Amino acid sequence: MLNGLKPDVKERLEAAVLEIFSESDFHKASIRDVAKKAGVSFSTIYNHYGSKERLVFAFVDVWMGKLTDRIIDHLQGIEDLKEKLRKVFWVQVDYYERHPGLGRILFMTLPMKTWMVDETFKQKKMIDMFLTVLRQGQEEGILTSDLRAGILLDFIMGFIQRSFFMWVLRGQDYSMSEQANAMFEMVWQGISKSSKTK
Amino acid sequence: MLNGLKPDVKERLEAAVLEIFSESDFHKASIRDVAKKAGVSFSTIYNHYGSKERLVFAFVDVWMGKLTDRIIDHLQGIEDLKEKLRKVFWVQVDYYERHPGLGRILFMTLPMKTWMVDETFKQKKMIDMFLTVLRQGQEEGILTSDLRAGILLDFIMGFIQRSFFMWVLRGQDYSMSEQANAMFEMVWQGISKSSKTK
Amino acid sequence: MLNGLKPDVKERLEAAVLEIFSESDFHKASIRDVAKKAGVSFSTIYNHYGSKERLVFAFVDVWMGKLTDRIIDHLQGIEDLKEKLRKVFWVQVDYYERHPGLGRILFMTLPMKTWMVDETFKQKKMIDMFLTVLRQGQEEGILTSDLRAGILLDFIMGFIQRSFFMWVLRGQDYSMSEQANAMFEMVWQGISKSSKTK
Amino acid sequence: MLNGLKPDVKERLEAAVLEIFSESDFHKASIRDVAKKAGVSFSTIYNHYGSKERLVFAFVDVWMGKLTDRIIDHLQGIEDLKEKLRKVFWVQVDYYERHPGLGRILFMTLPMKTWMVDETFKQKKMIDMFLTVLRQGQEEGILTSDLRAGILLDFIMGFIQRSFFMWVLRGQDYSMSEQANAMFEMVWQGISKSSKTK
DNA sequence: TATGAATGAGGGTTCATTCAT
DNA sequence: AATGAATGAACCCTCATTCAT
Repeated sequence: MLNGLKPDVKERLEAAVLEIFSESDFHKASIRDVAKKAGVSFSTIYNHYGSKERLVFAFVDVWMGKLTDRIIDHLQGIEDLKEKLRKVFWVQVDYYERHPGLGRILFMTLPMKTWMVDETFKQKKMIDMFLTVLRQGQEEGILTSDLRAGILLDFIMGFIQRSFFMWVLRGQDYSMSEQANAMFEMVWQGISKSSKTK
Repeated sequence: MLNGLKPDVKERLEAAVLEIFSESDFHKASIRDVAKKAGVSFSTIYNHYGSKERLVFAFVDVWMGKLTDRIIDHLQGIEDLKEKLRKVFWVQVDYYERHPGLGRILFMTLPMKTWMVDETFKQKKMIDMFLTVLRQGQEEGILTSDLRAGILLDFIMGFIQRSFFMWVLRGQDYSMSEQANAMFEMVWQGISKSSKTK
Repeated sequence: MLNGLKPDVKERLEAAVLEIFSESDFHKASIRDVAKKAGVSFSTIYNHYGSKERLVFAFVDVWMGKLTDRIIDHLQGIEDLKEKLRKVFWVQVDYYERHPGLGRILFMTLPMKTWMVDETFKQKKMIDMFLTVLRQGQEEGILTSDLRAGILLDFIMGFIQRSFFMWVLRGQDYSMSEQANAMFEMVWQGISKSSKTK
Repeated sequence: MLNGLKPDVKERLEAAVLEIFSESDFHKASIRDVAKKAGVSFSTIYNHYGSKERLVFAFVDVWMGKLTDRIIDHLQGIEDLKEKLRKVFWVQVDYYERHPGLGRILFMTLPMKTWMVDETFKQKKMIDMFLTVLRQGQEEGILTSDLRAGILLDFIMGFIQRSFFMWVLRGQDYSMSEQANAMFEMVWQGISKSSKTK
């Protein structure tokens, strides 16, 4: 029962969810519209996901998983901490720029109060990876230790999130990934210790 | 139409909106509950605000206006750019920490797609003030000019927003404003030119 | 809220309920169809009646009330017990014959298990009236006392109910009320003491 | 298709149908529950019976067939018309009292509109038997000829049906079969000619 | 202008029934 | 033939929103 959906159905569902929930506020999007667009019956969706929230959360989880995988893939062979972080920064910016629907859902429409308590919210794999790298940097004396790693992560993720949001707001009339390097330099200056030669 | 409400009614409405919309996802918060809590008929709310969104937006606008005023107030007598920005940073962090309901609504429940196109969204006064300061810093060679002022603003605001969100998520078990200085140093390192001694 | 429906709306609703629930099994009739036929919104019905069951029960109650009133009206001026009972018997047969929809609902489609526990089921007024007359007859030695009054009532009502049901089944191709006197004689023989001269 | 079911499955199904459909209104009884209770897949039920209605009708038919057989069995060796009818009356009352589930289904939950048009409804064998006896009584001048035999049957069956229903309603706190003789005397007075010494 | 009844839409849920395996 | 996933239709219920008073 739980997720034995046929691959093609799941694909159509994924596309429908992406389109519908990225284009309107969560409470204005209807499961029934998703069903219609995906060519699946409403009941089938209901049987598999149980609610509007969990339908969206489930796909968000999948998408975030792909982003995580992509980050891991891209980190291969990079040793330098700064380069690692730069890469991570860039992969994210690039990913959201190329999948604006995901970004929209993630940063603009998802009902946070509910998602927060959902299992899929934690994104443990990705977050742990981040924190490991950041803590390592702190231990090695490369990154500032004035604040705990979580705050450094807030610093990075907040910039990405806000940048995406404003990029959409400004009409997506420039390339985020092209600016990614300059943006990352700001981040790096903020978190690296060596630069504190003010 | 706009604002024929008696002051006491408006006050009760404000409290009700703050409480109800900060405690549950937008689509789960009911205008009937707001009406009940405020002791007004829901039709009265409609006559004055037109829709659930507009009701919340209107109060958010008021609250943001107060924050703006507070910032302006606190900037008085400060000349140094860094100190100005530090102050602005601190005032915001402090404000959201002391008014978590506003932060929750702003960063967690507001239906963005609809707010974005609403007049109240722009927060022109506050944003212009920010941009003016940032551009001035860029012109004076104090702040990095690699990116336009808007991006610098994203950098600052993203950090604040994400910090607030994570603070709530972590159970509000620490003081943001106490960390504000350390956090601001990161921001400052990121945006100031002098620090670019990489 | 409870039953402030405008008279004309209520009338249309009454007609729709009568038509729809007399023409199909209860579980195949839909509130929405009633709403459509009555030109009322589904929500309005729901707000006033709460469920399909209670919608039907409420109207059945009204109709039974009218039948009760009619019986009372017709009993005026009759003193003789047999004539009283004959009248009651005839009024019922006549009423159901002229309002076959009510009979159909009452004897063929109403979900008994649920109606039984509903307040409207008891028809206290009508039943009490019956029992009073029957008991009086027993006390006066006119009616058989071998069984309690309730059973006598079963005897009478069962005949009416079954007669109606079969009349419908046989295509309503004869007049029940014309047979009512002959039918009542059977009933009277069955319940009267004097006749026990076999 | 019809009846390829293994005997033990059929038995379990019979018990499940009896239990579930006698305990709740037809539209609230779920075929899935029946399947679960019988340990069969609901699809199997569908393959064999085609619909919820047909499932119940089929078993009702079986049960009524048993009742018919029982009546026939008990009539053996009885010649007197009154005794015949008394026997028939008693067997039915006794049967329903000992199989209240059947009575409940028959008189309280079956969706009549649909059953009426089903082949199993007619109960030709039983009804014909009845009518033959009654007509014979009329021809012999023992029973009243004021009404056709069908109406006499309504008289008898209506009393049984109503008695059962009220017996259930009254909490089954007395024995119907013990009253059967007194009840039958009423019926007999009603239909016999000799008693018309009014 | 303030109110509450009426409406329409959608969500959650259950189910009979159909389909594909 | 037996199974269970998919479907469509209803039901119950809640709301935002509109209407009539």
